Amino acid sequence: MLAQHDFQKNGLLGSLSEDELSRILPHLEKVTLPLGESLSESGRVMNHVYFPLDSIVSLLCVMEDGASTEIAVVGHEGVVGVSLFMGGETTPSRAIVQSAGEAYRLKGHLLKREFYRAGAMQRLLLRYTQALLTQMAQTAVCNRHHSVDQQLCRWLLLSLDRIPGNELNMTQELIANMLGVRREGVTESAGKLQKAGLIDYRRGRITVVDRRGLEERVCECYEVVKQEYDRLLEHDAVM
Amino acid sequence: MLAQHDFQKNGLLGSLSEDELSRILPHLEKVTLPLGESLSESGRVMNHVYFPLDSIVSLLCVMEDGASTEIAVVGHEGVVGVSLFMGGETTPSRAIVQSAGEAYRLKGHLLKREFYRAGAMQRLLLRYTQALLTQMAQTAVCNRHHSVDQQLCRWLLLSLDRIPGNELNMTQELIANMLGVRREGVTESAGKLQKAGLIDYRRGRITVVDRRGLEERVCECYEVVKQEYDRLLEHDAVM
DNA sequence: CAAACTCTGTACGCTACCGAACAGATAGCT
DNA sequence: AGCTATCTGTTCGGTAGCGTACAGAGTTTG
Repeated sequence: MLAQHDFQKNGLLGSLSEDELSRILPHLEKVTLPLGESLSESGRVMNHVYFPLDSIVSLLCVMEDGASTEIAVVGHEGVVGVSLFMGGETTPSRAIVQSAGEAYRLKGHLLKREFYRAGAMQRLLLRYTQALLTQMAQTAVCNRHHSVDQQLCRWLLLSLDRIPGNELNMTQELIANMLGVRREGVTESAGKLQKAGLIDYRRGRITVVDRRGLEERVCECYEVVKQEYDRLLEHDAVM
Repeated sequence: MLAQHDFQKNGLLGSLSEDELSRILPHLEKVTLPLGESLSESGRVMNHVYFPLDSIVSLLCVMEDGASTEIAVVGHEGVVGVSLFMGGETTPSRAIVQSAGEAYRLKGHLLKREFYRAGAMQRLLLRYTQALLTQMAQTAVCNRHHSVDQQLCRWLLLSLDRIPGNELNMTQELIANMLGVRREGVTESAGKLQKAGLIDYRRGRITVVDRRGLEERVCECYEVVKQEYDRLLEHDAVM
C-alpha cells in the first residue's frame, strides 16, 4: 500500500536499501509532533530518535539565564538524536518542535544496533552528522557577522526547505527565541520583508510570496549550508 | 624508549589499547606545526589527519568577504580531520595552526581503515566528534549572547587548557580574527584583564598570571564545553 | 644606530541591537 | 456580541561594538 511507503518522505529512511530498511521497518512508529513539544532535554537520555516527515525540529542551546539560540534545524532530510549513535548518549542542547507535523520514531537501542552493523545506515548517519556539523558552524559565523535581517531570511528559507507549501505557523516571539534576538527585532525585520513584498505576515502565520526575493537578500550562510547538505546527502553519494 | 611514547600526550592516541595502537603506530609521523600553517582548506581533501601534542589548531569558518570566526579549537585532546571518517571527505571550514608545536599525523586512508574496523578507535573518534559538536554549538550561543570580554576569557582558558605552561604566543590581531571581532575590541578587553591583574600582555606574548580570576570572569560557555569534553573523553568512559 | 616594520593604545562618530513600556490589532471564547 | 488572550507595531533612551584614523611603543633590519 502506498500509505506504508511514506517513510520515503524522510531522506535518510528513503536512502536505505530494501534490506537495511526491512530490519527497522517493523519498529518504525509514526507519531504526530505538536508545536512546542520537547523531544530532548539537556543532559537527558533520549528513548527514541525521530525521523521527521513534514515536521521541523529545532536544536537549541539554552543558557542559565534562559536565553537561547537555535544551533541547527532538522527536517525531512535528517534525524533528531545523533548523540545516541555518536556514543555520548546525551547532549547539552534541547530539541523542540518548531513546526508541527509527522515523524517516524525508532527506539534508541534499535538504531544503535543498526548503526553498529557498520553498513549503509552507519555511513548515512555519519554523513548526516557531518552536515549537521556544518550547519552549526555556519550558524556560529552568521550569529557573529550578519544582521538580524539576513538571519531572518536564512531562517525562513531553511524552514521553507523543510515543509510542504509556503506557509509557516510561527509567532514573532518564537522566531526571536530561535534566532536569539528580541521579539521587536523580528517585528522590524519582518516588517521590511513585508514591505518589500517578499512575505505576508498575519498573526502567527507567515506566507512566503517571493522566495526568489528572499534568496537575493539572504547572506551566503544559507547557500553554504544547503550545498553541503546536497553534497553529503544526495542519494547517489550514499553508496 | 621514552621518546617513542610521547604519542600518549595526545588523549585519543593515549586511550587506545596496545592492540589498536600497534596497527597504526608504524604509520604515525611526528611533525612540527608552525604558527599560521593551514592544515585544511575549505573544500579540499586532506591527505592526513593530525593528532596535536602541544600545538593548537583552530577550525575557522571564513566568509566571502574574508571575515572569519573560530568555530572550535583542537589540541592534545583531539584530532584535526574528522570529515575524513565522517564520510564527507571535506568541510567548508579551514584549519589553522594557532599555537606552534608538535603533532602526529597519519595518512587519511589509514585512519579510515582503522575507523571502519568498528572497534575502540571508532568509538573514540565518534565520541570526540560529539564533543566537537558541543563546542561548535556553544560557540554559536556565545557569539550571540556574550560580550567580547567574556569571549576573550573563554578563548584564553580554552587555549590554556591545551598547552603546557601559561604563556600564549598571540598577537591581538590574531585573536581578533579568531573571535571574529575588531582588533581594537581585543585591545580594550585585554586591557581590562591586564588592569585586573589577570594577564600580562607584551607584544604578542600573553602570560596568564591569575587563572582563577579568568575562571571567575568567564561566561558559562567555557564550563559547559569543558564538562562535556571531560564526560565524553575520560579514559574509563571510552569503553 | 637609524630606518622600517609591526604591534598596541586611544579617540570619535556611527549603527545595530537591547530593554522597557505601551498602544493597536486579531483571534478565540462564552 | 463583547471580553480576553495574545500577538504585532512603535517609540525612546542606552550601549556594545564597528570603521576609521592616528600616535606611541617595541622589534627587526640594513
